[in-house]
Amino acid sequence: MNVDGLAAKAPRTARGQNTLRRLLEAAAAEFGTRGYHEAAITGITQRAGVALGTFYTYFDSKEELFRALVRDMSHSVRQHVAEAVKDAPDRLAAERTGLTAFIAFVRKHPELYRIIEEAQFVAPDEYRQHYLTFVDGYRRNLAAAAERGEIVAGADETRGWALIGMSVFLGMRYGVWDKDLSPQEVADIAITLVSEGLKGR
Amino acid sequence: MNVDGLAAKAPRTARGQNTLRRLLEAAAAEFGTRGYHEAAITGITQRAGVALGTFYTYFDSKEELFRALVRDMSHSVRQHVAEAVKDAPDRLAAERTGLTAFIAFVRKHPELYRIIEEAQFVAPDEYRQHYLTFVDGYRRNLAAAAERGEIVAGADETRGWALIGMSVFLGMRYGVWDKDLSPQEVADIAITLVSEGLKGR
DNA sequence: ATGAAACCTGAGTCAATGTTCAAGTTGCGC
DNA sequence: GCGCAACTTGAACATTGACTCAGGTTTCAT
Repeated sequence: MNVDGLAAKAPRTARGQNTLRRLLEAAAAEFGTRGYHEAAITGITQRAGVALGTFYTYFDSKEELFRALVRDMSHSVRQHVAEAVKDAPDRLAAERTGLTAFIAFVRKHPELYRIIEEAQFVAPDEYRQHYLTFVDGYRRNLAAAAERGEIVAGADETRGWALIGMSVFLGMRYGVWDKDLSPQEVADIAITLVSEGLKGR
Repeated sequence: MNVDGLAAKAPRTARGQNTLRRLLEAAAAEFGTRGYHEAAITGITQRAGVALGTFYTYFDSKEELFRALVRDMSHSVRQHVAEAVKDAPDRLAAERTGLTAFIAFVRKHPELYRIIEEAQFVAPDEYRQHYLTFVDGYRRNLAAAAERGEIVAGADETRGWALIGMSVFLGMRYGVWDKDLSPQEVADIAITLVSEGLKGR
């Protein structure tokens, strides 16, 4: 975990860097398994193996730490999906690969999912920002693809929201709840749905 | 609000029925505006105009009331959408009408949205049940429509999850966050997307 | 009318936990 | 090695809010 910019008060020694990283990892685990309100600062510091007071050396409050984590994870998912998609030959292939990578990522990092979704209630502005950033990428990708004639033109922002909602729910159902289909299979079904349409061709 | 079966301890007099109904309406408002954890029992009883202790005449705990509310609202949305859709000539028309009705309903009952989504963390089993019930309807509707040749055959459960996710996010974006497009416009874009497909026809 | 059941009241109890702080320890530039 | 800044510690503080309960009031079947 890259620690830069995540704490309000940056550590200035190697010891401090190490402690901060352990706190962040402990926090991800604590928030991820217990949820924001059930999570206790003592739980985080115990997981990190430090005393309670040490927490406040790096963070002003429980909420501030949570916000930092949301931003960090938002960045992680986007980066991971972007990486997976970078060699895709066209938009539809990119969508398929991206959704596969997203579901696989959720399976590997279940805490991420819970933290970002709970931000809806704990830090609504961070939650909103997360999806606004995501949708902006979609909007530009769809517009560029339409320009190239790979897909039909349309209301890109709204189509972006539709595609994101689809991905989020498929991630929840097939990434977190149950794994009765592989990420690849889920992505195939979903992308066939939005590329060919319910009417078929 | 129909009050039957919502309280653990059903009232036996007209006065009790009235008090219970006021508590439920107050709770919807309190949970809807403040969220589960910020919501206070005293806030609910104050809104309802009764003493704190009265709450416990009808509910065993804060969580039990919340669960009852989730079940009630889950039922409300499904009933409302089903009603709107009942005269649709075919599946695609039904999807369009249903999504329009859903977004309009969200606009009219913003508290509903917040309560059901927060159930994800407060009462995960109720949340899961809500969407499992929803998806089951989709699955059967899609299968029947494929049977009639209105749409191509496919993996109906997974397509159902995709369509639900789409609807939920569009409801959040265009029903709760901002209203820069009408429910009808949003539904047109989304249903065109999933019926004609990104490739167009 | 009457009495028992239903209902209402709200001060008090109790547990949980986020945050502070004063004192101690460690690391590092010089 | 000195001394200061960085870091650590955990007991104590303060708030909050769910839930209890003993006693009072209202309703209603008879």
